[in-house]
Amino acid sequence: MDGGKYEEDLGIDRQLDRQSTDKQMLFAKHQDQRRSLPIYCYREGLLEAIKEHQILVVVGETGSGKTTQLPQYLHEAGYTEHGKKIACTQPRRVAAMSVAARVSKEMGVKLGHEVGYSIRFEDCTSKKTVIEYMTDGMLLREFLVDPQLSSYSVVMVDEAHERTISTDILFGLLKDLSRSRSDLKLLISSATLDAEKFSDYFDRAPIYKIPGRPFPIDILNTKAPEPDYLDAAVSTVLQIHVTQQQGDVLVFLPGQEEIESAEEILKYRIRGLGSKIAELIICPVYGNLPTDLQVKIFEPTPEGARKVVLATNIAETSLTIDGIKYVVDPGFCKLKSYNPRTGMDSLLVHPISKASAMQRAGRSGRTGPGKCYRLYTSHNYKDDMEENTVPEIQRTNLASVILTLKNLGIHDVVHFDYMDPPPVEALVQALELLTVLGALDIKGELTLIGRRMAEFPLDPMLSKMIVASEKYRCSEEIITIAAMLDVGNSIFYRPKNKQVLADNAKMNFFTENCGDHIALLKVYNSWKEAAFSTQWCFENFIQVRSMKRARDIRDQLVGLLERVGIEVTSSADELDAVKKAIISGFFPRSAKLDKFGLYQTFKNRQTVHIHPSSGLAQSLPRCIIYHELVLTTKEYMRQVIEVNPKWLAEIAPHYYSQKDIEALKLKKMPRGEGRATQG
DNA sequence: CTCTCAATT
Repeated sequence: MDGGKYEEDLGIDRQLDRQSTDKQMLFAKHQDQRRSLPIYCYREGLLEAIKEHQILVVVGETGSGKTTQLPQYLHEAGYTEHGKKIACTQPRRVAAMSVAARVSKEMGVKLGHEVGYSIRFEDCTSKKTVIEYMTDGMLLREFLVDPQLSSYSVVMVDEAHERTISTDILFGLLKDLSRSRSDLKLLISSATLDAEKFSDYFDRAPIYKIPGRPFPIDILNTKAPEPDYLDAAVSTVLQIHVTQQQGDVLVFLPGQEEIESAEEILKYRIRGLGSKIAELIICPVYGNLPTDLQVKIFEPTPEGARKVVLATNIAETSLTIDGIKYVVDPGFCKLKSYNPRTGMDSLLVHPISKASAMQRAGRSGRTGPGKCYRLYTSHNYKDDMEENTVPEIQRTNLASVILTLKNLGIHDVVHFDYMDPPPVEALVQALELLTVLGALDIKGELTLIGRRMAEFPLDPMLSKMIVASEKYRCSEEIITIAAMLDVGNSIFYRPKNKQVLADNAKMNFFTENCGDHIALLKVYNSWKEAAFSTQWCFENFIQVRSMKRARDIRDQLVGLLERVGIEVTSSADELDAVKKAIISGFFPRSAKLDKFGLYQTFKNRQTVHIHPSSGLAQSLPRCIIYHELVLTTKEYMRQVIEVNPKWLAEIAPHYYSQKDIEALKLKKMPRGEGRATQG
């Protein structure tokens, strides 16, 4: 927690007279601004309520100033005396950073001194810090270091309505902690919808409302359901453009693909209208869009033109675009959900919730009165849509969370005080996995292996692979592979107009059917050899952003290896050792080729396929380990590597019987299949 | 022969 980075600045606070006068004027200006915020009228009332109650639910819409002001009020009221800090958690890194920057300006202090932030890879706090903004995941990690959170007098969980998995776990931990630490104040801050639920959960904690949306929003529904939401969205945009007064338009679409085709249709139909209409500037935004293209949406709209932003859910919470007056909401989004029975993830287009619809509409009224065009009927809204989006904890793989809870000493994870409990099958599946990995013993207690695994902020199978790399003396290679796998499948860049070139570049890393894991290792090492050059990435169709992230993760893993006492050792010429370490973590995810030339998962006997983007999609090895299973158009295994079946029985004898393996070896392969012999 | 909503430790 010691932000050494900022220590060096501590001595240079001395200022020239004129500068110091400027500083005072600036401070006065900030104080005036602070007083003009809606929340200012409630300052005394809020402080009074916090003094009287240990837990308070604070409700206020975006722009009320709760995130920036509440911690300052608490600081001014003395909650940071005796060396105690105020923590304020955010679901996103950028939010933690930008809010901390804002507050440090208002207080006239240097960022990282009295006001700081702490996010993964970046600790911008110091011994002076009294107000600390952080990601919710970061506070969860803090619990492992200090379960009493003894350095904090107040914890404010902001944006609680977003219900990230970290927020949900924090709820249970903080609720429990509040019972043993009567001096700890808890603020649960949320947009309106869930206040009662939060209050009920926290033993009927009082709700404090900070009222007022500054601008009214006109909500318009269609009279009948739209059969084609993409076509309807495009028509609505054109209708707004032709009939409505100036103001930019924001359209919510489920994904990149829909955004790209909406852009095409829109351009085509504008061409058809000729020069009769004003200019329409189309700006796509989604998470995977390169950063330099993402900033285009923030450029001011030229006089006489209109901007239309085609966005995914990224614009619902993460990005705020000024000048939006019209929102077009087709009512759909993509949602990931996990099936614990099959161990498969799927990403499907789903109707949004009422809460999400309200949030989308709200995006039109930030700088003036707004209008929201909903491409569904008011009847749909009232009767068909769910109140809230299913919280993340109910639709994800829980293995990692359960390992964290066990490491915090919470034995009975099934009866943990969840605000919304996850499905029992998901809990059972997570416990079973942790048990076969050797992280939990037969009584469900954390083992020595499990304790080491819990140090790594990764999926337990990746952590196990790292812990096992000690035995095979290849931790150097394994942490690279773990970092690359953790970044996900956004490493290879494949632009539409250069697909063949991109595919050829990719082939260079997949020589000799080495498998996807080894290919990722080669990519990283080549980049490293090229001195982490950006140019190298361009030449090889590799995404720079993803590689930098992999490097950050890898650097962190190096530090954690030292922490758990694993030496960094390399066996670059011994790829079998690397494969054995991979198997040690991923043996539950194996598949074998059957006599029809199809893959079956070893345990569940599900029919699955190698994803076409894999380097092994053509070679069809007999026995493979896969990183993940996704359901899209088919059941696909993503990131696969060939292994010798003998090794499965050797490394995981508790999981594979000798008989399983013998049967596989004797089985006749279909002609022309199973060419690659073994790993 | 497919394709990735958003976020995080």
